[in-house]
Amino acid sequence: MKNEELADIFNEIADLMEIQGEQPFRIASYRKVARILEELTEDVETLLADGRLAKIPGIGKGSLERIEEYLKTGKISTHQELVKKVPKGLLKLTKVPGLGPKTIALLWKEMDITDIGQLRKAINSGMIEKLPGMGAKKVEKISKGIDFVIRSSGRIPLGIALPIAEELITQIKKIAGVKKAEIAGSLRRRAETIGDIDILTEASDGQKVLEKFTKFRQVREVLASGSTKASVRIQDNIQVDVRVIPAESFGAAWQYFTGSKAHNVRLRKIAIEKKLKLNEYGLFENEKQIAGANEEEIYHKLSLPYIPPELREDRGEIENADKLPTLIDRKDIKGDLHMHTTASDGHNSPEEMIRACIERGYEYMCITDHSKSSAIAGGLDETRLRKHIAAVRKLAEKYKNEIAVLIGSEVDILADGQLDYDDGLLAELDFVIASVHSALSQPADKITKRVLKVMENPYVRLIGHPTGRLLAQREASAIDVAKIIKQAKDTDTWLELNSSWQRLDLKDVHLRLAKQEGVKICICTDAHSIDQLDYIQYGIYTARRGWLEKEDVINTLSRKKFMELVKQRKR
DNA sequence: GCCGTTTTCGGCCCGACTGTTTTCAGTCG
Repeated sequence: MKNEELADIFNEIADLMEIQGEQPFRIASYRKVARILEELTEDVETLLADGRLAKIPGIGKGSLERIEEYLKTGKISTHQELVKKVPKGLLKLTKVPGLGPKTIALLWKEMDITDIGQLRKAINSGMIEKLPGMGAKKVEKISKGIDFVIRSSGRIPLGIALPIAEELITQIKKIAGVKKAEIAGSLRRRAETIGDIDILTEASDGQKVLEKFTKFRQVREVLASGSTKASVRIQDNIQVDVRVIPAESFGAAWQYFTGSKAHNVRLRKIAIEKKLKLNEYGLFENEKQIAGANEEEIYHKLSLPYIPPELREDRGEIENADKLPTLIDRKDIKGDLHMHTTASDGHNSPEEMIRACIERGYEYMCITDHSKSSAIAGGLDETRLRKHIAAVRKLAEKYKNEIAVLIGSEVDILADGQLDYDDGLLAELDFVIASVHSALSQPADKITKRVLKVMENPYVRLIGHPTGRLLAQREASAIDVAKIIKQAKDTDTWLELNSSWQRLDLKDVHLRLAKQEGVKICICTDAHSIDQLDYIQYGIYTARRGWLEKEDVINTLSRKKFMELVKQRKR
């Protein structure tokens, strides 16, 4: 799929145009198209071929031509021309916080600075302070920005950021005078990765609260601290912004700082159509505030229902406001069907895992250790698996009044598309997950066919972590998810939403596509220890971002219904 | 660049903060 490549080029065009000082609205158009391309769940080539691409709002005639040009020639002439005019190193400069397109253009035109190295030199020599609009403080800010870009590893996974933010909230709430402290930003939307942590507070003496906050033990560097806002950096270069908001505006500010930007733009447009004005202080009719203390009020005054943060991405939540899904909740999950034990590479015994699942209130669970080819993960050969089956069945009997314990396996899909055990052995298991763990870099058609084939196997119930991505570590495989979804429907195979925060696989837009196609999702943790069973929360958040309801998720079924289903053969 | 029965031209979301300035530009969210 060329979707990502195209999105990158459109973003790059926008960056280059900004440096060139092009019209902001043209630039915004390119960024919008880039975002659309990123979020497509189908191959852009297919969508172009059958005319659906042209129907997507935001993609006009010009973008369509450019996309077509890229698919035909591998290049976009608009992009090539810009690249010729603007030195390549300048693109990296756009990543420096505090350095915007205007300043980059100034540095380039006045001092011939075209990359970070030259900028650093110019700062050290004191030369750039002589430029118009440049002072000691601005230079210092840029200098720190360069340090940040060089050290920074990019975006922070949800599973790292959320516990840190929750701890900060606990500490902030202990400061005298703090009435409220809430997470905002992409973290509140439970995006899979986040840029920084945004926290809003309501307090009697804002300045004092912010001063105390900047002295927290976690704080490594204070970037700014005023009467309404403080910015700091904590471990791993994570930036935390805390704002103090008056009570009458708290809802408006929470809405505003939760975003997404695209969602907020839509809301403000609706406000304008109603002759109102929406900003972070409230919703205003002329000069009079008509909503602001809470979020619900704002949505209602805009003739919208309350929209859950996970949906606020401008992915149809405004157009479909009258038929928003009743999003799945953690309490809907009745069992976890993917976990490892000491039999392969897990840290806890089967019995420990069973007790932990009982503690979590589950009605059923499945133990799924690795198959023989996953040698590094201690995969079980046929003999060891048969012993393991017997051992787990014994435990299942022991705990049957508290929980239904199934014995399954996470069976490798080998590079040639064969499964790691023969059908005879698969038939002895209650539940089979098939997963790709090797040859992840196969070309799209090969890796797709490999998975399509095993889905025809009557014992394969679930495809584990279908794209194989590891957030911030490994790209998704080239697998064609749309085809996998279609095959899942045709073969009555379920697809996993792997809840490990390193995976979150399938991701939100894929889940939404699966839902539209009527394919059932299984939200599992792939836990390798008792603690990791709680990763289920990240799966739930991602499911909500994918618009999933209880009915779309197989492991929301009661024990009775689930057991009946799993006893039947597929199809 | 995109869009549209109020428009095929003329709009396109909004405000704070910072640092540099003497009234505002640049950056950010």
